[in-house]
Amino acid sequence: MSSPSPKLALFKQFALVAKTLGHPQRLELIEQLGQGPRSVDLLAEKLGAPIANVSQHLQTMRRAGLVAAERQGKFVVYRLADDSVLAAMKAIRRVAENNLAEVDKIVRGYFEERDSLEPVTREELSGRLRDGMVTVLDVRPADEFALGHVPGALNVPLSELDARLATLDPEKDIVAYCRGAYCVMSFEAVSRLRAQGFSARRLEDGMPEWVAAGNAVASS
Amino acid sequence: MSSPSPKLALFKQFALVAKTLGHPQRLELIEQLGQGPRSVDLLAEKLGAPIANVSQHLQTMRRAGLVAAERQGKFVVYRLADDSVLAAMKAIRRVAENNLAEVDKIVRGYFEERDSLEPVTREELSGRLRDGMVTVLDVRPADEFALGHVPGALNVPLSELDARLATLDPEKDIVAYCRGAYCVMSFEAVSRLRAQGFSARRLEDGMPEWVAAGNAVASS
DNA sequence: CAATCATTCAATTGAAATATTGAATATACC
DNA sequence: GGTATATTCAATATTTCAATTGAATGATTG
Repeated sequence: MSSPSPKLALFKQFALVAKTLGHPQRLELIEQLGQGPRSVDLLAEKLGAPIANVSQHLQTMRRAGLVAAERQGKFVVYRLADDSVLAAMKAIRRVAENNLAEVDKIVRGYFEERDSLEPVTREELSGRLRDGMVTVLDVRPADEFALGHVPGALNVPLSELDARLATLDPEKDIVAYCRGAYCVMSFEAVSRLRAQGFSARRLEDGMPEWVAAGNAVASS
Repeated sequence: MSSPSPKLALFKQFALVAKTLGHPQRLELIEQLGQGPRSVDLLAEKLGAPIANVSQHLQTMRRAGLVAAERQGKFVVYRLADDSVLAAMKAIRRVAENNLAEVDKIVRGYFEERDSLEPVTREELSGRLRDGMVTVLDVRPADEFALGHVPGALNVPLSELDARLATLDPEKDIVAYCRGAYCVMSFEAVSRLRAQGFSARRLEDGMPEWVAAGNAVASS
């Protein structure tokens, strides 16, 4: 009757999920979708990859239960299937952080001083937001900012940072964030701000986790 | 200078971890190692796979930071790198449970009545253990039982269940457990016990989670 | 120091995943 | 209805992964 052990059948399904997560570009797609639903088009542009390629990755991910798709007019909008997907990506990241020397090397290699990596917790930020003694920088591109951001945050894309340094209050602490835990832009922003004498730190994780933790989101 | 974006480099590492988890046999190895360190030999026997094959999987897993190896005499003993590995496997399982219809189908198809799947929580079990009004069955093979089990548990491998039915107190509730959440043996045991009129339920998860939650372990 | 046992290595084969390209489909807009 | 746009499909070439087999290595035992 070709009935293999149910355990094997289940493990094959779990393996399908894991295998599908096992591709850098697909992880990048998850990072993007962690911020909200996006069209194939936009995702391809963000990744700098051919549309057909991205489309196929998205379909692979749909078959593995990672994302869902919905047609909206002439666009097909993809979104993460549910919160468990981000949780799984986070769990995998932790394994890599804990056990792969290579990860440590990359992180240390890119950012000279280790302490600039110590992030501000979400709790700390919501507290200090109320005091008003902190400047929050959203260093993502303007289009992503427009689709949702931390209330009160200034949108200063990395490319404009230098030009807008003068408008920042040097008396206030700065907290920068972008897409997720390893979105490089916030590291880069903090590094540059510190070089200019500002007291700057990163927010732990990024936008999707801020939302997931039940914090307010503004959009414009 | 061939210095790709650090984000890409990191994502490649994360993808390596996920990809390595993406193989049913390797997930099975993790399930086994979740119970404690094991030799290549023993693992191969448990999986019913060729030793060379298992050895290669283990080496792949070591390169991905999932397991660590240590030589003990003429054996090489592998163990999980740390708790994050089990956490990652659990997170992946959750994605599959939430979003893959196939998983639901398998679980439902194998066990006719859905309620037999409602597990006893670890907290509930530790409470009832103190009252002494519950019989705990460890349905794993004797060798795995010997390496660590819930205190007070009876070792009744599935193959011996029928023969030992008469020795079980029909007045007590029975809680069965085995290796992990989808170790089929505890489902099967509960199903058979219920057919015989016993009040039987499964323990949520299995041995590794019991240990991870800080509960006592007995060995013999 | 030879014999034995556990593990790993190396080479081969077959299977699967990926990127790429151009064509096909579906929807909206005029 | 025709055209533009967004997405998917199909076919192919390339690369990577997995299982198998037998030989090689490393450690223990007598």
